[in-house]
Amino acid sequence: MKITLPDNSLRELPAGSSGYDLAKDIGPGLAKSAVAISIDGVQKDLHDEIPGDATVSIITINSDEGIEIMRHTLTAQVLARAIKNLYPKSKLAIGPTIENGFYYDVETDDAISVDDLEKIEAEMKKIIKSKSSITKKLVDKSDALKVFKSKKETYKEIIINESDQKDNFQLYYQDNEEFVDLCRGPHLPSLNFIGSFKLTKVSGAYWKGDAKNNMLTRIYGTAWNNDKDLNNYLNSIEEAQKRDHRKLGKEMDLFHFQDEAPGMVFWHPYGWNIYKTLQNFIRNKLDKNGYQEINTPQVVDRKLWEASGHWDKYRENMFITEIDEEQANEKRVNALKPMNCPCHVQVYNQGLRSYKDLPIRYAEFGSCHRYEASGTMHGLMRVRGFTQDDGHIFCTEDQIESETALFINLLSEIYSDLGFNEFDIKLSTRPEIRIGSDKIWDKAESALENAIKKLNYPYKIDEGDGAFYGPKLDFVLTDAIGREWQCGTFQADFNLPDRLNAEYVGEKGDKHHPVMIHRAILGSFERFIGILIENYSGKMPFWLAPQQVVVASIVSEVNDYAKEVQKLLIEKGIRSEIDLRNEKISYKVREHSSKKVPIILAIGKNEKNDKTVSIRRIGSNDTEVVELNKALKTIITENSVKF
RNA sequence: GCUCAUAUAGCUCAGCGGUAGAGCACUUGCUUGGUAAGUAAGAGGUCACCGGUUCAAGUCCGGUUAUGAGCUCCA
Repeated sequence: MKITLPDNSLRELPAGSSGYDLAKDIGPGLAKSAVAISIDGVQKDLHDEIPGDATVSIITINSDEGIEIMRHTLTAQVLARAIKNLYPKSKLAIGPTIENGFYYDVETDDAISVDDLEKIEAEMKKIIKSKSSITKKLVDKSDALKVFKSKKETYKEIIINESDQKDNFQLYYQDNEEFVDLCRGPHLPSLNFIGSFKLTKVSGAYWKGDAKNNMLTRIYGTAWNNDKDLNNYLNSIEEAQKRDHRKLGKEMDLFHFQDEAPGMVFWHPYGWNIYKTLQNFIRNKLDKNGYQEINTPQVVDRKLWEASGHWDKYRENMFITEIDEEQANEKRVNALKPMNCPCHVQVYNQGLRSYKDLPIRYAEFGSCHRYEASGTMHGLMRVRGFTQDDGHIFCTEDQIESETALFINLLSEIYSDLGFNEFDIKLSTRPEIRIGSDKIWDKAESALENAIKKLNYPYKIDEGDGAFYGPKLDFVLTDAIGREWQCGTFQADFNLPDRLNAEYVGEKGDKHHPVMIHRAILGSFERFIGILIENYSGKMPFWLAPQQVVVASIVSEVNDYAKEVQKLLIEKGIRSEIDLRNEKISYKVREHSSKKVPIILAIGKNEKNDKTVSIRRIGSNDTEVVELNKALKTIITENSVKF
């Protein structure tokens, strides 16, 4: 038979040859590192027979695919077997690979905790050392069921029963059928190929990811070809933990949470400085881009939420308030607003709107509350009380495209000012259950798509992922360590203007419902500040820093001059503090550096005599002595650069 | 909401049935110093909350609340 290799060269092999035979034929080195093959793009076991003429590539242990197969074998063959050895009554569910590692879900009577991981790892190493061979059997459905029924592996039975496959169920055996697993494969030909690994955590996970099902125990691990790669990975996790905004928030005295208000931020002065600066920055951008800022109530009667549809669809996430009847003779049920949109429609609805008024762009730093499930909260990233940089554009169908373009340009400018130069766009199109005619969906989807195309941005289409009320764009930015955060959103809505009777008078004097576009750039201030803190490891750019300058005296004799310098800074709107404590300058430098203050101005006798300051910037060990007025000028310029 | 874990001084943590500990921070004294920790002393705690076991409970057990890691969710 004729085998085509990835470089398009041809090789002739006798019929019935396996992937291993092919690898051997190409070279002994390749045969040694080969772990699987890919036949016409489909991964197969190394010792599988190649059925006939085909394009075949050899997967080696050092390739990305090879590592993934190694992780797969490690979880499905080694971790699973170790669990069965240590906890014979446990039942295996599934064990897939994930980014950088793998997990296995098991049902078990004995609680497995992180303390048990060491024990399980030791058992895994024992299994690997035993150098078990892995052999594969193909069986039909009834035989496969028999095997797992006898072993009381109920989850495997479910998987087999739910499969529409008739036969060719792949059973992988180790050591004379002592251990068997059902698997799509491929697996390593031998456990010798397994490199360095570590079990990392234990948690619960629902069977099939459905909260209605059993909670299984999930054991996570990471695996690499060698110790070096493993350690690099573990170190990178540690580095990411160092920039955790919750830790930095405490160290930098930015905010706190407490039991009485879970998921609600207590902003401290320094944290609020970041918040205020960011908000002013956004406000300034909105003012320059045709938005009108408004402000609407936070506590609103349920009638409005019934009209908007939130009472039906979103109620479990809403904080409901009732007035105490004992104290007031009025009984009303109110809700804290979870979104600003219904209130914005109320503002729009005051007065008669003409097509000549459109587009109308309302912006609100809208304080919203959502009752998030307790287990979902996470520092600033997921909270119950937050403020959006929200906005709603009321426009005609024909204006959607131009509004999209204006929005994307504004978003891109803001992200880049904040230090994020890379973002992805995702276009989500009509879902199965939706409102609005196909005609308007066609129009809105193509308006969004055309706008992106004309601006030459790459984008992905997520078919069917739009909201029931209209198509949307999501904007995902990439941070300094490569993590992605979905922040911006732009959603067309054909539903709400209709439900809440928003109208405008058209050219012919007839009434129409405007299209309403929900849009945000940061998402929520809380979450975005969390992202900024982690992106910058707390070392915010000068204009955003909570404390921008600390003036530190070296000897008490210069305190007056230090005070004078600080006063000049404050007069110019620089967030600056003064440190006149009876401490050595190195002590002061250490403390303010660890608080990530961007600029420390050290003042000693020389500076006082020469009317200069000694500038020390965070991240640098150099100092620069500069004439006071020149230093002030530099600092003021740096502060205003984004406004 | 679910699973598992955690909750001790302002912070980071030790203590795991028998009189509450350390380092840092804080206060005071000495020290006036040149760019990431001078020095000595002092003060600081219903050991998250409620209940149980015990002669005796931060310590063991149950519940509550919050937090963490995941899962699920995010019209």
